[in-house]
Amino acid sequence: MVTVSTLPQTRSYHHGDLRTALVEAGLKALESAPIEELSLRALAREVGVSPTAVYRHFPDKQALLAALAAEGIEQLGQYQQAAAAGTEGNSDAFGATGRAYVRWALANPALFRLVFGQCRDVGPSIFGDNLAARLLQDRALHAVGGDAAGAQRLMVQAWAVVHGLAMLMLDGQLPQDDELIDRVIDPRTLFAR
Amino acid sequence: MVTVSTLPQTRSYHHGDLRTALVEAGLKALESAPIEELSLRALAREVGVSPTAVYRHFPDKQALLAALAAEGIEQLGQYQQAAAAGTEGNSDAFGATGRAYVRWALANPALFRLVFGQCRDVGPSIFGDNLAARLLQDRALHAVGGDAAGAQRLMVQAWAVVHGLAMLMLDGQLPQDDELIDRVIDPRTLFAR
DNA sequence: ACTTAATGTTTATGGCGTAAACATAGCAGC
DNA sequence: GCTGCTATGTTTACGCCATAAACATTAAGT
Repeated sequence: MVTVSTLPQTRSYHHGDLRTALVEAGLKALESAPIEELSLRALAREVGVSPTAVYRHFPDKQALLAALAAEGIEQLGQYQQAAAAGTEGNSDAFGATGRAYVRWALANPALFRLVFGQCRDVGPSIFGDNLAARLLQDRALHAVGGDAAGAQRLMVQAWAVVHGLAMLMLDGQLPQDDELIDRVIDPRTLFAR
Repeated sequence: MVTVSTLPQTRSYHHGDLRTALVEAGLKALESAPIEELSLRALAREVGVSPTAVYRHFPDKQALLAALAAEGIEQLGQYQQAAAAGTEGNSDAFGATGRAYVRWALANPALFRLVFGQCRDVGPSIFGDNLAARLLQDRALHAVGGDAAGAQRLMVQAWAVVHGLAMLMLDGQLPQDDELIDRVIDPRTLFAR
């Protein structure tokens, strides 16, 4: 049977920009499904391409996930910056940045897991080089008075609290209660001076 | 060919106690491999039984994982209790319990993920009914003066810090440095009174 | 026009969880 | 002591997955 499709059949042999199409499809898929349910085949199906075409643009599944994670960390940083924009005073901004961390995690669970999950390939000592990392470092440095060791400790403590709260809520160990976030991430009760 | 094995061939048709054998094999497997690499087929192979025999004792893979998780939470509680045994004063005990949480996580990464990971089926409001949960609640209640809301907040804050630190270290976002644990989980700098 | 490199497709391999039909063995009651 | 029930394993089969290898198609450069 010769395919005499009445449909436009706009998809010729080559896709055009398969790589970006795959990344976009991946991000969309992660909005409604956990990482482990993301399959290359499904993505290829979604984009309208054969199951193994992915390998022309990514050496393996991990590489595609890494591309998605890069998008994720970027989005998180911008979300945090926007959240801290309307505050005044370092302490307020610090808190707002932290609460934004948790809220973004709850809003983008799969992507959040992908960004901070175990499948890291690189991994500079403390976070990476991105907006979210710089925000954390700046806030911590301003909070203490030039004390490098103190800033380092505060930074890790702050990161641990927000990350832990996000994970516990995502994993169903704590209710995803918006007010609980405010109560827990409160610079006045969290860190001793 | 009739099987005239010279080997003892002690394994007759029925295994004897396949359920416990599977759980033990599962715990052992989790010592050296992440959860996602734990397969029913491999476990069955390890125990010397057919791939689908598992289903006589567990309705599905999730059920086996749940059994493993139950073992895990028990071990964690005991480890924490032992760690706090040699301390005096509630604040010291609180810190020791928290540091034990992180150290146990680093020592049993896969099991830790299994216990607190997303695949929870039940899930009482705050933790479950187990030793680890009771330890946390008792310490928090003693730390504040009968203030229920304050105790609740402290409890969640403390859990979030230790859980976050553990996850960040497990996921390679922070170095698995023993001294870093001590520095971060320090009741003197962590919580304001 | 011919070549070459980039990009997709087909086909195949070996892994997985799990459902359904079947085999074996121990135990209960006659 | 035989019979049949029930618990426990096995076989077979299905549909999914990642990925490797060989092949097809197309665009770009000479």
